[in-house]
Amino acid sequence: MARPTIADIADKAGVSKGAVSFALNGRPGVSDATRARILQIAEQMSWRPHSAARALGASRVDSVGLVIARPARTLGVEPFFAHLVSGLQSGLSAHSISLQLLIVEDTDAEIEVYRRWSSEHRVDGVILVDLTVKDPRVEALRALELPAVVIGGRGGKGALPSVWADDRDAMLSIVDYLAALGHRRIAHVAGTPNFQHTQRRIRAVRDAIPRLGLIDAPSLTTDFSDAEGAATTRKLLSQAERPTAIVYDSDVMAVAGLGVAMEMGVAVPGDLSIVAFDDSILTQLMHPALTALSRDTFEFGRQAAEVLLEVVAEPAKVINLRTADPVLTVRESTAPPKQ
Amino acid sequence: MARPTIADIADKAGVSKGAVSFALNGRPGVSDATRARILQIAEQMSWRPHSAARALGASRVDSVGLVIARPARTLGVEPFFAHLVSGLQSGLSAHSISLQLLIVEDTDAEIEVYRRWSSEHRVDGVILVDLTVKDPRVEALRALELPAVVIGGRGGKGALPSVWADDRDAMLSIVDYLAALGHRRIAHVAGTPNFQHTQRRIRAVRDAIPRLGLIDAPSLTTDFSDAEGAATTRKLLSQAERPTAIVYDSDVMAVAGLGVAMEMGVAVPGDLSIVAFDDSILTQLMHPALTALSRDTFEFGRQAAEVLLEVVAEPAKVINLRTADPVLTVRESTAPPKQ
DNA sequence: CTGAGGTGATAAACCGGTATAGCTCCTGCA
DNA sequence: TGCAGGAGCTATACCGGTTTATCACCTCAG
Repeated sequence: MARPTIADIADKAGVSKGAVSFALNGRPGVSDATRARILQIAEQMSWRPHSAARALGASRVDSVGLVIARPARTLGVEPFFAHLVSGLQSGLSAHSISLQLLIVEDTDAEIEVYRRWSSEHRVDGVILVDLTVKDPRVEALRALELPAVVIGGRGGKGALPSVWADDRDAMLSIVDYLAALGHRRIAHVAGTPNFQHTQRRIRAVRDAIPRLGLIDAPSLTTDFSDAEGAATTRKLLSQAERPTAIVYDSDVMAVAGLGVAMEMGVAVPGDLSIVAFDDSILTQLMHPALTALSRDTFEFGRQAAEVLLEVVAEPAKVINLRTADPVLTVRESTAPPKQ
Repeated sequence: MARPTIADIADKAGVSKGAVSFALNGRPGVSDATRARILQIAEQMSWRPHSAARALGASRVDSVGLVIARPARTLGVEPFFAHLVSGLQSGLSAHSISLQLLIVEDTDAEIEVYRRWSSEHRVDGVILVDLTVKDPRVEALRALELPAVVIGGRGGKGALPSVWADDRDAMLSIVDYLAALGHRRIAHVAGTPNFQHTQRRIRAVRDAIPRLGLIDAPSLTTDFSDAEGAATTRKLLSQAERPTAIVYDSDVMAVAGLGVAMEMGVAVPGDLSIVAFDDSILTQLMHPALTALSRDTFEFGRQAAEVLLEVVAEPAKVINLRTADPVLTVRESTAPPKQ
C-alpha cells in the first residue's frame, strides 16, 4: 500500500471516513480516545492528505502565486527577488502553503496568468510586485475576486492590501546624509518612471532641495539597465558643473556608474560620492565598496506572506502594513566633496 | 455563474457530462458536429478545467517541482537560477504545466520536500540541480518513485535521466586558450569539492598539464563565496612564483579575485589573466570586463523541462541529453603573460 | 417514567472532473 | 432478413477528501 487514504485509516481503526476526517482536522465530532487512536494510526501509516482531493472539496488549494513580469535577462542579478521568494516561503511554509512562481515577459501576460490561475483554481491568492502608476492588474484582480497583496506600493483608499516600506523616508535619509557631508550638487539616476516607487523617490529628492539648500538635484529616469545607468552617468559627468554625488535607484546601475567614473578618471569618493538605493553582494564586491540602502527583503517577503494569508481567510480585510525602515549602510564610496 | 463546470456545459449543450469530457479532451466518442458545438459553448462560457478535479481523477497534477538547496543569502547574485527557471517555464508552459519552486537550507530539507510533494501528489516530477558525488537525493527519489531529471550531472548507469553540458571540454577550452596565449603557470579556484561538476573540472585541469606543458596548475577548492574566492586569490598572489592566469569556477569569485588583484597592485590583464567559468552581467560590469565561459542556461532549462515531461510520461525511459557546448567569451581580462 | 438535549459516531452526498460499461441506432454484408 | 460491428452517446462509478443529515445512546431535569 503505497499511499494510504483516509479510507484505509478508517478501516484499520474500525471507524468511518468521516470520523477520520474529523480527527485529522482537529474538529469536534469524535471522542478524545478515538481521535488519539486515529491520529496514531495515521502517523504510523505515514498518511498525508492528497492535495487535489482536499482542494476539490474545500475549494482552497493551499497555494499562492507570484508572477514576476520582467524579461529573464535582467532578472537574477538582483538578489531582491531571491530574498523576497525565500521570505515568502518562510512565511508560507509555517502554514503548509506552497508558492507558485512564474516569470513572464510583460504585464499582459501576467494578467493572463492570473485569469488562468483563477479559473483553474490553482492559487488562493497572489502577491503583486512593481506596482505602476495606473496599474491594470489591480482592476483585473478585483474583477477576478482573487485575493492579493501588493508589495512595496502603499495602497490608498480602494486599493489592494499592501506591505510597504517608506521610500520617501529612505530617500531622505540618503540625501540628508549627503547634504550633511557637504554635498550641494546631487544627482539622482532613477528607474522606470511608471513605477510608483520611482515617483515617490523622485518627489522626495525634489522636496528636499529647498530644505537642504541644494544647488541642484535632477532626477533622470532610466529603464533600470546597466547600459542606461552608465549612459546617464556619462552625461552627468560630462557637464561643466558636475554633481559631486549621485544616487542610483538600483545596485546594478550604481556599479555601472562606478565603472563610468573610473573610465572618465573621476575619483570615487574623492571627486564623486556614489550611493545605491538597494544593497546586495554586488555593492560589497566593488572597489571602493558602495554605500547602499539596505532593506530586509527576506522579512519583507515573510510579512507579505502573513498578510496574504489573512486576506485569503477574510477577503474584505484591509491591511496596509508598514515594514521596518531601510537603513543606510555607509561604505567607501561616500565622502565629503573636495572644495 | 462564476465558474462554469462541465455539468453546466453539458446542460446547455443537451448532452451528458461524459460527452463534454470527450469533446474537450479531443478524444473519440462524439461526432464532429457535437464536438464543435460543445467546444463553442465551452469557449463562450470561458470554461477552464478545475485543476484539482482533474488531478484527482487522472492522478497527474500538471505541475513539476524544483527545489534549490542553498542558503538564501548566496542566492540571487547568480543569474544562473533565474535563467534556468525561465527556461524551465518556457519548456513547461507549452504543455500547460506549472512549476513549483522552493528554496530550502540544505539537502535534508530538500529530501523532506520531495517526500511531502510525493505523498501529497503535488508534483508529477522534479528537477535536480547541484548533484554531489554520492548524492542521497538520487536514492530518495528512486524510493519515492518520483520521476526526476538531473541538471548538469551526466548520469552513469543506474543513474537518473539527465541534461548535461560537457564540463571537461569547457574547462579544456579555457586552459587551451590560456596556454595558447603563452601562460604556463595557471591556477584554478574551484568550488565546493563535493559537487560532481567541481570534480570534473579539477580533473580536466590536471589532465591538461602534461599535454600543454604547464609548469603548474593547482586547483584550490572553496565554498563558492566571494570571501573564499578573495582569500584564495590573496594566497595565490602572495606566492614567490605567482600564477600568470587564474580560472574561477564562478563569476562572483572571479569578481572578488579581480578586486584582490587591484588591491595588491597586480595589473589585469598585464600581470594576471582572469577567466570566469560562468558568464553574467557581473562579468560585463567590471573594469576590465572579464573573459568568461558563457552557457545558454535558458535553453538548458527548456531542454530539461522537455526531458522531464518525457520521463513523467514514461518513467522507465532513460535519457541523457547533452546540450550545446558552452563558449568562451573573450573580453578584457585575458592577455599573453609578460616575459 | 418521560422527554429534551448533548455526545459520538455513521452513512451518504458532494466537489468537478475522468474512465468505463452499456445502450441505441445505423450500416454493411452474408 | 438477420446479425455483427461500430459510431455516438448516456449513465454511473470513481478519485480522496469534506460536510451534512441522521441516528443511537446516554444523561439529566421535570
